[in-house]
Amino acid sequence: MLAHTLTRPAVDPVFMRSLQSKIPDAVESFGSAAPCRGCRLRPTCVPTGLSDAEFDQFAALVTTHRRLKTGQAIYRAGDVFKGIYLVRSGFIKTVALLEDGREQVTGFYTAGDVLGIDAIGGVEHPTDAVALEGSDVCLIAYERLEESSHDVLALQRYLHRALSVEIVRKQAMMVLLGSMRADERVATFLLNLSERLMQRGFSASEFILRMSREEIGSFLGIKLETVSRVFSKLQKAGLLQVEARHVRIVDLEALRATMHHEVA
Amino acid sequence: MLAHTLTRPAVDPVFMRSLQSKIPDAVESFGSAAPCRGCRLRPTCVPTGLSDAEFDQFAALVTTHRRLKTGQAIYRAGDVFKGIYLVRSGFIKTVALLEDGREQVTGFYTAGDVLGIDAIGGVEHPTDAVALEGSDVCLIAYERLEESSHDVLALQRYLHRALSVEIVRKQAMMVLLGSMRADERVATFLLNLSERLMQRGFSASEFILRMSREEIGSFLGIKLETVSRVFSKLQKAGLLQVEARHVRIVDLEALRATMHHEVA
DNA sequence: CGTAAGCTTGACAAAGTTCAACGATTGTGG
DNA sequence: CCACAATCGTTGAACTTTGTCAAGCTTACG
Repeated sequence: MLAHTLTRPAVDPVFMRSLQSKIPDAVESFGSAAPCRGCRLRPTCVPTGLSDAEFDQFAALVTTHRRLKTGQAIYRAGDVFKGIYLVRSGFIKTVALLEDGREQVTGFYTAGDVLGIDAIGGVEHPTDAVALEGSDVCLIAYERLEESSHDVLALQRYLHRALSVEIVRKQAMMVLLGSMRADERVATFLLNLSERLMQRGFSASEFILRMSREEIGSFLGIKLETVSRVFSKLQKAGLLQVEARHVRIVDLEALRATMHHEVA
Repeated sequence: MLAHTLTRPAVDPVFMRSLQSKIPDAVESFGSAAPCRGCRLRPTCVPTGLSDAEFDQFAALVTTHRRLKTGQAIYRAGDVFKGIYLVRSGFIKTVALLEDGREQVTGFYTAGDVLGIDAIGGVEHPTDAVALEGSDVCLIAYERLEESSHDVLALQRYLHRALSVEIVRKQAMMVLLGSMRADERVATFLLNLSERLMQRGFSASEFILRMSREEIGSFLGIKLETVSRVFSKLQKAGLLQVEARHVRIVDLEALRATMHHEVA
């Protein structure tokens, strides 16, 4: 159903490395391989419960580190699958393309999230992944991961967990898209985002949206105007304060109630 | 977002085995372990490219074989995850439950499909799986699969493929639910079903729906009345012949066009 | 054979989309 | 550094699609 067959130019990171900054809209810089040991993100992005030896083995999987500017793509639908990406910092969206040209945001990813696993079973990426702000990602070559997860059970479990979490998330989105009204969708989205930001050490009640109204709408299956209207409505009702992309959750409980259809 | 915490009675297949037919609405019968060698489904349900030795290893994973009547559940949301299920025959739906009681069909599964993999990363199943007709399933204990996929790379790949295929499918459903109109959804659903049945050796143009209008609607994010109206409309337009659950695709190309928004 | 469940169809209501106008913010080149 | 263009966001009004409610019909099941 999705357009897997597009003929976008595939970006080969290994090839890119030699060209470095000569190509516009491409890779900005590569760090040295596997700098995970000193990485601040270690608690979020690396599988937990690894011994030091196992950790080194994991770190050795990271082949390239890539920095992206706003609007740059990590990969495009149709690109050959090389491996999965760990988001170190920033904000990324994934976009699915229909054969008839329609497209839809299928996910938002931030520090600690795994990207690109939907391609594991195939040859090409089925979606685009595009940076919504300056972001850092690490590439883990799938072949190496496959080998290593032979030896290290924790790695295998890590991968399986990541895959299954993704399924559960998409399934939850299916329910949202299939059975919720516009205000419930927006409330769910905000609470979800809030929780994920909190888990990463940010404020749960006040944050900056990294995506446009159109991207939110695309993700939630509604139009940007509807997103805007719901924001205004929730603000008037005193649950929220919204100013452009700055959001402050005022009444958390009421927002939770909105999510569950319980309209006051 | 999904209701993982329900307290439905967990069914333990090992325990059930000793009780056999004494429990109503439970397991009807167990076959002997691992009868895969003679199984007609071998080409559809077993990973391809296995050597004989590897095949035996795979067959050894199948711990129980279970026969279900219409309406019986393989597992319920909240049940402890034991392993994944291969559908040998029949038709199964999975249902996700929201905390507020709403529910939605999240997938239909038939011979050769893998069921329950969304639970791999967790402890409990996040969804119900219910038989829509008399069905057979095989349980593969996850612990054993985990061990074996250590040794047999083909098994590991098989599992990864199954997981990633599920993600891609759910993603495609997200696009459908997020951006398609009712008639596009129904057309997509029928074409999808047609293709899957064809892959299994059945007619692509004429088949019996195993699910009710309500279940179709739930899956597609529309009401049963809308499903019914779309069927009638497509029939009037000469693309389809529908009589209750008997469907005949008359104009395949026009149906494809409907799916892509190109209304004649 | 009767009752319940599933399916179809119509009329009306509600939610969200579309179109359009306008204000705000951002970024860029002079 | 300012001015202008482009993008983004808000809001209103008319319109479209789908949902809701209700009735009648068919099919399946006990």
